[in-house]
Amino acid sequence: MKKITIGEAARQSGVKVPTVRYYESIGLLAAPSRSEGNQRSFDPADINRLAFIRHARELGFEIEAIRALLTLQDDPHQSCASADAIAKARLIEVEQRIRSLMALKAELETMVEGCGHGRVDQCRVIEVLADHGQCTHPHH
Amino acid sequence: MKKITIGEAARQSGVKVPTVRYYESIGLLAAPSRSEGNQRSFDPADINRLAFIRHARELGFEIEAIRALLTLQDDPHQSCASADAIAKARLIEVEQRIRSLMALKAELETMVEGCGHGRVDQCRVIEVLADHGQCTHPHH
DNA sequence: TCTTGCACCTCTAGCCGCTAGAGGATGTAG
DNA sequence: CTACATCCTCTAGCGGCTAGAGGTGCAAGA
Repeated sequence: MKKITIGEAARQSGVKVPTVRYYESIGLLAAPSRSEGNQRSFDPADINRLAFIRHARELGFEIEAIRALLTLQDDPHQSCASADAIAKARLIEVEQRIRSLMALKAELETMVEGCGHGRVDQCRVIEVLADHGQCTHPHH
Repeated sequence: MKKITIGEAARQSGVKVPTVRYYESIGLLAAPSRSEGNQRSFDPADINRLAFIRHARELGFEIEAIRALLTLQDDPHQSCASADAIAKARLIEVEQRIRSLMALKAELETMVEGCGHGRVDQCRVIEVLADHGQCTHPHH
């Protein structure tokens, strides 16, 4: 049986070494076995789990949501309704965030376009920030 | 001269009371004068400054960017090139964030649509998370 | 075999931008 | 005068890591 060091696990999963230890410390990853010299020794399943966590983090899932998803993955005979619900909730969050950012984008564009590159007392950027009423899209 | 309490300042600016104190503590807002009983007493300029900060925070500017913008506002004869640069940088950030979130959205939609509401071992949500290679848009 | 040098270990503290709570003082209305 | 909201300071905590100190393990070259 090949032993996988934490560095190797990090490389293969794309999760940084201190982050792997962090995930272990919060119980997202089971504590691996240790070598004689007290060094962590991971097995391939741990790498998969780390990759799963990393992917979910990239998709913006919170640690607690990932914990729930991992619990589901660990017991494949359960209904996947919860996984579906978690993903749907995340989708709604993302959609709201996009809408909000689009409004911000419009606002920032107006600010930047209106800037005559003169002095601060005529600067639209500063002006709009100082007075929310000047916003074209006040929904942020 | 009317004295504005911290609670009133919070109400008028839309910044929470502890956050007002926090902004003072990090030097974003000058320490206001105090009443005989050591209570903060703000003036209308402070309310404006707080509203400016709040608006900038809503637009996602970082505290240090806001500090820079406030410095510019305090000296209206300066060129507004820096304000412009800060806003442009923020605009680029927002655009990138939107692009990234759109990719996430597509991914999450595929996951949710593919879910047959059966058991976890057939769940597309879990499956895709476990294997990044199944992503339709691997750019996240 | 020895030494070099990287990778590993634990532990604590820090990042951002607040937020919460303890424990007490002040101010105001009835 | 009492009740009660609001204020004060201070410390600690949130999420999700990241950085650094100070020490140990291990493999490869001389």
